[in-house]
Amino acid sequence: MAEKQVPSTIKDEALVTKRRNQMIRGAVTLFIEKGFHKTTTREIAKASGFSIGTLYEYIRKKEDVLFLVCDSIYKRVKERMEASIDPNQTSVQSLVHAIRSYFQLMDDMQDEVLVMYQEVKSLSRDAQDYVLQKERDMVSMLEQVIFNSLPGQRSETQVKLIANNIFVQGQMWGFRRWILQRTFTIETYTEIQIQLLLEGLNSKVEESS
Amino acid sequence: MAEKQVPSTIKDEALVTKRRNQMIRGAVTLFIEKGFHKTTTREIAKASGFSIGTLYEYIRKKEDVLFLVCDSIYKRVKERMEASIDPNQTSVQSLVHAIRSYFQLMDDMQDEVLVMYQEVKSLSRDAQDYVLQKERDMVSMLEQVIFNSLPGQRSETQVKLIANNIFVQGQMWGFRRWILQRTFTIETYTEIQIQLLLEGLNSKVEESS
Amino acid sequence: MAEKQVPSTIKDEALVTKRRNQMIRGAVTLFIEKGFHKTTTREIAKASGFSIGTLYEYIRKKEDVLFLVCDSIYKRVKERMEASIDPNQTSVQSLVHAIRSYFQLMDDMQDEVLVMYQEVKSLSRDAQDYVLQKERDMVSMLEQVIFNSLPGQRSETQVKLIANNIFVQGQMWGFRRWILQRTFTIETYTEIQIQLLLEGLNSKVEESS
Amino acid sequence: MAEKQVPSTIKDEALVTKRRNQMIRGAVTLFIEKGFHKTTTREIAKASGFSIGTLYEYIRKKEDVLFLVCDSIYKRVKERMEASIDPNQTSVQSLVHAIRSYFQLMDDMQDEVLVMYQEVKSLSRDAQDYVLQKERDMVSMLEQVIFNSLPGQRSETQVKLIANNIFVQGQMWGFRRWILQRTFTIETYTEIQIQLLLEGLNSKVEESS
DNA sequence: CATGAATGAGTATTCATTCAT
DNA sequence: CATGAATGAATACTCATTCAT
Repeated sequence: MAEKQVPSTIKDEALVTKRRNQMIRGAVTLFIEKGFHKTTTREIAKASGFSIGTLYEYIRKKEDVLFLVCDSIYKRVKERMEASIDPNQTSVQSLVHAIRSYFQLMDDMQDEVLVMYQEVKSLSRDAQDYVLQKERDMVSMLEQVIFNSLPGQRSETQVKLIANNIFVQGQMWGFRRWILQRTFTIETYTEIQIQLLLEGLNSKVEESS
Repeated sequence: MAEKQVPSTIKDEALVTKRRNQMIRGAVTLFIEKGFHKTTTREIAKASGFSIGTLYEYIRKKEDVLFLVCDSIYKRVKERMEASIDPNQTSVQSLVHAIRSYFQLMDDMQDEVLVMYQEVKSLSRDAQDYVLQKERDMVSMLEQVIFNSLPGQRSETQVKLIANNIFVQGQMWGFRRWILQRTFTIETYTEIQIQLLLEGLNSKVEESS
Repeated sequence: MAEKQVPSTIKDEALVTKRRNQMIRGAVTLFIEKGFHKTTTREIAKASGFSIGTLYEYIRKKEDVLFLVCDSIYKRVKERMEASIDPNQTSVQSLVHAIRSYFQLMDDMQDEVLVMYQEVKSLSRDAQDYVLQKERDMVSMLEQVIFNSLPGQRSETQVKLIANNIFVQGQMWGFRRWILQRTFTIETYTEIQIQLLLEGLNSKVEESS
Repeated sequence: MAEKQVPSTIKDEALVTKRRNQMIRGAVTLFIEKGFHKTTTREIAKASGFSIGTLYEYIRKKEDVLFLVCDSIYKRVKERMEASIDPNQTSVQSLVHAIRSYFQLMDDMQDEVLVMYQEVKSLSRDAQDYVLQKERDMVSMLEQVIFNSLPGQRSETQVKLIANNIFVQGQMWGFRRWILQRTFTIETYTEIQIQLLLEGLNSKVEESS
């Protein structure tokens, strides 16, 4: 899929995959440290373990590296979400389970998610659309779980908003780490968010204590 | 405050303020359009209505413009929040009122908030700290309102998290506009968020309908 | 005219002219030595007496330098041709005079003409059209002189061809110097060409001796 | 001959010749389209039908391709000139015949001649000397014909110049096509040139009509 | 013999910043 | 105070050439 969008002059497809993985690994670290714009292509090449010339055998433009990084992040997130979500479950417990897995995932991939968050705007319009579609897909997965877990109780728009809230709260753990991770661990963060989500503020004091 | 951090060679303080306002106005538009990195100092000068030489009489480095923009945004946000929040109120209604005002504010300042969100990382460590402190202050204001509205019912950490949730949900309206503003208006978005916040998912269907 | 085609960021027009003349002088020498492609922009800047940054204040692309050079050559050639040709004369002598002046000019500007000859194809289509038009204009001047000098005796196509022959013979003196300048001086070259032109091969031996 | 100047690592001489012919065919087209400098070695390899690695088995440097192309062009021109010229003829008619054949040849090989014209300067000094010598040889052939056709009537320098004129007029048909081929066909061009050559401008009107 | 992946020197171009006027 | 010409470090990208397989 991504290979369709970022052509390479190298014919050996296995090699392309291998080299691009090297690139992505190297680039993420750099993008986290200094951001996309302040990272030079030479640095990316070096961090990837090959020369600048070789780098350009596997991409056309610097932006392609960013695209590859974003694409790879979404791929990994999606895989893990699909592995941890059972769309046939209908209990509230399955929603809670999904949230726990997703928050844990966001904790594991904090850096990557942060990078993506801050740099998508550097992608071309087309690439942005492609990436945002992936995000929509993932929000849809959450919507599905919510819908299954609360059969008939919520309107479509409510479900949409809840899915968005959960999605952003997961990301927020990473991109607002400077404020949240002073007060919470990923576990306390997760449990309190779940509690607030389920009970709301109007629930009695007894329930929430 | 900001003037302390960004020195100017010009003595006339009123003039400094005037010129900097011109700069901020011009720069925000450009940053929204093309981002900080892709905006040149010459473009900023032109959009501000003076020459590149004059621009550098009022700042030291390009980054200063970004700082000035961020600072000005926070100043405006803070002013409006302070105007709309009465810290002595203790009813849930006052929390609801605060949320409504804040979300409306976020709707009005979508572009500015988006810019700030995506570009803070381009500031120096010091400037970032300064700006993030402002953000902490604003979250604190929300915490205060929540605390006053729900006396004794919520733990400190819960209050902190709720404040963060509300704060981010406000920003989310702007930076996830591509997905949210298809489904919601700022009014429906506001009301459903408030409802979800207060009642939670476990509330009976009757209550939520 | 050329200024319309090659915009500069510098406002002071007199300065633009001055700097561009420096550029042209420096560039011609380099182009003669190594050709357009093998000359770097840094070399051009250095030969012009200013920095690479300054160079780019007066042009947009490297190709612009070539255009400026070509344009300046034609301007100078045209000026000298106009000064030495009297379009009201109707004798063969005036044609002979025009040829002599033109060949002398081609001798003086050998290097420049050679450069232009070899590098026009490096210009963009538009620039090429512009330059070739100038060349057409100059051939037309020759046509006019021929037409006036031989009233009623030659068809339009013949005149056209004669003008082209003379024009190319002038240039040939420069771009085939490696073969011609072993055998001829510009004076002998000129006189023999004129003789051949006027008398043709079929003239009797007595006439040509 | 050319093989002496461009060594190959391949032993099989027949194969070397075959591959180089493939190369020349591919390269000429590319050089015509985009010029030598803007044509990459990869493109040449592709157009030749083999890989970049293979290309470099048959040449040492990119310049060698250009040399091979030039050499092949001259070889073909020379062959055709020798086939159409009979050095034993002594009439003016044989000169006219030679000119007609040569102009026709230049019409057939317009593109190749144009390429050579514009790119010889990209060859090394040595290669240029080699190529220019070929050109001298061809001019000599013309000199010979002229000399035989006009026994005793013209001085050596005159003959030299006439040969040069004819030679350049042939090439001019190709490299000034943009101006000439609007007005002339190769046939009218040829006949008028011959007429002008033989009769000169001073011939009476009656003669030229 | 043929292949194509790897290399890195080389180059055009941009842009923040300075400073003389 | 204001201007804008000058600067040159920095950077993305290309492409001839090599060499292991």
